[in-house]
Amino acid sequence: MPKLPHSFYQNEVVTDLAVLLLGKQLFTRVDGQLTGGTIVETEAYDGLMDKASHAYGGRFTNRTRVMYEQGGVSYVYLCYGIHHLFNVVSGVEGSPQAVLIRGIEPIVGIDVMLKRRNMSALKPNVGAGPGALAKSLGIDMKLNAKDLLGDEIWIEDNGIQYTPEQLIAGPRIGVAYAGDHALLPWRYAVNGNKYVSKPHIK
DNA sequence: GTGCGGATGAACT
DNA sequence: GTTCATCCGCACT
Repeated sequence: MPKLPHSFYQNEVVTDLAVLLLGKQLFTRVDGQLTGGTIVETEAYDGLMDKASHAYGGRFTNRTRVMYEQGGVSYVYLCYGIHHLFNVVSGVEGSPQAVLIRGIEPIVGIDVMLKRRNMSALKPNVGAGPGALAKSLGIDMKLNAKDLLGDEIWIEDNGIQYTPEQLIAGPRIGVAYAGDHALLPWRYAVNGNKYVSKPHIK
């Protein structure tokens, strides 16, 4: 099960990387429990240029610092005071790009994920939605700024390959404040997969 | 130090 | 479709 190399994350076209991450498999080992799933939905955030990005205009704070690192580390932050959201930092050092993981199809440790969610049966909302999947995988601030080739959180390429026809793109979610940039079609998903979050594209 | 609001989700009507 | 839980990061004083 090969972990993706650092070179994969240093792709400077963050929208390309967001597409390439679809079909890759995200794993965590938290409290000794292995959980993971196939990535089926992502969003690209293009650092300096992107009004929806936390690092828009070069904003550099304790929170956004990790976005400026070389691609291949995690960026986790708390949203709405409740939900942890997991991003993959990409690009070269000094270029604050990131891909938000919005949906996974559970594969490993499903019983652990259900326990973390207080659920008794596998339903789409175990993996659909950025806050939901983070909770299922045990992701919180302790997993911020981690090397994605470490043994706490990592991504593997297990050979899943989608054709362009299976993928769909649309505007990003929850970024209305970004004005004209809210319309950019930088949300990508596997068309028809039930672990893609709502609202559905098209 | 203070105040505002958000890359959401779940439970409602 | 609407409401609300819940709290830190950030901008500004």
